[in-house]
Amino acid sequence: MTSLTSTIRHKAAEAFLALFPDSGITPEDITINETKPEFTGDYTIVLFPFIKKLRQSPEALGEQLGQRLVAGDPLFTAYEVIKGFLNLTVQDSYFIGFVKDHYKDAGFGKHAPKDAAIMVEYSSPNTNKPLHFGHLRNNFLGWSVSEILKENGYRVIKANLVNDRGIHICKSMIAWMRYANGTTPESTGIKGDHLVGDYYVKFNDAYKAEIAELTAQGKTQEEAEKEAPIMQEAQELLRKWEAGDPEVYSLWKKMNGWVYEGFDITYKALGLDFDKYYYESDTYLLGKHLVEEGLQKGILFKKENGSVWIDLTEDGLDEKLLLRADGTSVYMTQDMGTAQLKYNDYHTQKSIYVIADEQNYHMQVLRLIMQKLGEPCADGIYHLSYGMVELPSGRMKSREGTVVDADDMIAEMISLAKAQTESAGKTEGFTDEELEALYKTIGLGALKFYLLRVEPRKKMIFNPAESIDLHGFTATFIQYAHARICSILKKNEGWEDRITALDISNQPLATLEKAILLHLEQYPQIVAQAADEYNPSVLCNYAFKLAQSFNSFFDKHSIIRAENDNIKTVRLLLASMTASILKRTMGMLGIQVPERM
RNA sequence: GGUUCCGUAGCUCAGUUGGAUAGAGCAACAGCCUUCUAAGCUGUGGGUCAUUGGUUCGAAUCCAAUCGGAAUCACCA
Repeated sequence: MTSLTSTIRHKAAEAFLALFPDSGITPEDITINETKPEFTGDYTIVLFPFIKKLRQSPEALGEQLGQRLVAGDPLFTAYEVIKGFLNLTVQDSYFIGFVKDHYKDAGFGKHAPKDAAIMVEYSSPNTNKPLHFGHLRNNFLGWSVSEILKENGYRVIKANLVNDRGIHICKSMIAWMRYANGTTPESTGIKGDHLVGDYYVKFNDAYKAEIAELTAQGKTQEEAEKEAPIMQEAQELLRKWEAGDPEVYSLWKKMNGWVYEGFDITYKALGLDFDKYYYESDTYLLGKHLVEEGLQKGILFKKENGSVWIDLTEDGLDEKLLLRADGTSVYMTQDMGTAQLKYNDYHTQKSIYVIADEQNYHMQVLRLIMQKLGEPCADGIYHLSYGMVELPSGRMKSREGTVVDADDMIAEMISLAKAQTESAGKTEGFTDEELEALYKTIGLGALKFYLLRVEPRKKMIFNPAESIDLHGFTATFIQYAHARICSILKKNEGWEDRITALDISNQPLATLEKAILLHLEQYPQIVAQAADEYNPSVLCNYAFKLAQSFNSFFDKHSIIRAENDNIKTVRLLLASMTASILKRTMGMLGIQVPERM
C-alpha cells in the first residue's frame, strides 16, 4: 500500500499540472510536512519552491491549489493557507477505513521479500574475558539491525566472528597454569567466561608486579615490559599454539570451551542468536593469496626487507602494512581474507560490520584495499560504527577493573524492575513464574532501550550510580501503554463482532484520536527509514511517540463509556492497532511487551 | 601534522530530501486517581542550535573558516 504522504504528493502534483500545464512539477518536487499542532490540518504542502516559477504569490497559489484539491477529491475536507503553507485536512473516514483494514494486518509495514542477502557481523567477542556493558551496545545494535532488515524483506545472516586466538588468550592461559591449581567452572561454580577473565586480570597483576621488580633492579620501563617472565611465557605459548603444540592446543580448547558456555548463557538471557559462527583460529591465515594477487597486479609493493604494503597516500591515508618481513600476516590481511570468505559463503549484497568507532580507520582502509584489488565484496562492505559507552570517569578498562560487567548489569536491571513493581504494589494476581518473567521483560527491556535509543554514531556516557530509569523515554513507558491497552481489550471481549456494523463515513474523529492514527499510518515508512539508516533509535523514538499519543488520548477519552457504539468501535480499533504496532516495533528492538504489568 | 566523527535547555537526547514561533524525557515547580492500570496525564519555567562568514525567498540542517572535544594513523589485535 502506498503511504498517505505519497498519495498527497501525487494528488498535489496532478493538481499543479491541471492548474499550470507547463510547470512540469512532479510528485518528487513537492515537500510535505506534518502540520504543526498550532494550525488546523494534517499535512502541509510547502509553496515557496514554486512561487517564482509559476509567478504566483504564495497566498494565491495556495488558494487555487487548496480549492482544487478539496473540491476534486473526497480525501481532503478542508484547507487553509497561512503564509507560504497550504494546510490540508484529511477526511476522517479515510483514517477509520485505514484502521479497520489494517488493525490486525500482520503484513502492514512488512516489505516484500527481496532477492538479496545481507550479512550482519556483530558481537565478535574476545574469548579472554566476559562481556561488559559496552559490548551490550554492539550486541543489541547488531541483533536489532538484523531484525529491521528482515522486516524490510532482506535475507539476513547474523554472523559472529569469534576472536578465539592470540596473545590475549595466552595471557589467561599462562595465569591459569600458574595460579589456578586446576580449578574449573565446575569446581568453583564460577561462570566460565568469568573464570577465564579472572585469570586475565591475574595475568596483568602479576605482569605489573614483575615490571616493578625489574625496574627496581635498574631496568627501564620499556626493557622491563619486554623482559618480564610472564609476558615471555605468554609469547612462547602463542608460538607453541601457532606451531600446533598438542598440549597447548588442548588447554586452549578447554578454556575457550568454558568461555563459550558462559557466553551462551549471556546470549540466551539477552535473547540474542546467530546464524553463522566464524572463528579467527580458522580465518587468521586467510588473505595471503589476496596479497599475492595484489603484488602480481602491481597494486601492492614490497619493501627491501620483504614486507608488503599498499600505498594509500593518494586517498589521503598512509601506507599500510599487509605482510610482515617474515611473511606472517597482520590483522588487516586476515580481515581481507575473511571478507572474501563471507562473500563466497553467502554472496551477500551487503556485509555490515557492527564495530566500535575506534576502528573507523581500519574499516575505511579494508574497504579501500578490497576496492583496489577489485574484489566483488568490496562495495558491499559497510561499517556500522557506534560510539563507545563510557563511564563518567572515562573509558572502561578491564585491566584497571573499571568495567561494568554485562551479567551483573542484567541481574541489576531485573532486580530494579522487581523492586519498582513491588513498591508500586503491582504484583497482585500474578504467579511467581509470571512475576519472574515480567521482571525480566521490564529489566531487559529497559536495558536494551537505553542502549538503542541513541543514534549509534554517538558515544554515550553511562552513570551506574544513577542507574537506568523506568520513567519517561523508556521501554517501560511503552510496555505500560501496551499492557493498559491489553487490559481494555480484555474488558471488551467480543468487540470485533461490532466492526461490521461500523459506520465509517459518519464518524468524526477527535484530535487525539487522529493523532494516533496519523502515527499508525506512518509505521511502514518508519520501518523503511530504520533500515535505510541502519538505525534502531528511529524505532525507539517512534514507539515512544505512539505510546505517548495513546496515553494522552486515553486520559481524555473513555473507551468503555464512549458516546455511542460507533465511537467505541473506532476507539477499540485504534487501541488494538496501537498495541500490535507497539509490539512489532519493540520486537525489532528485541524488547518484549507484557499483557499485564 | 593527516583522516574521520561530535558540539542543540542544568542533564540525556529528537529534529526526515533546507521550511511556520527549535521539540521530548529527566531534574525543578504547580495541578489531576469514588469512572477503562497514576510505571500515567495536564501546565509553568528553562535556548545566542559552539563561533563567524557565505549560499537563498527561507539555515540547527548545505559550504568555508575558527574554537572546543573524541577516535585513529604499530612489522598489536
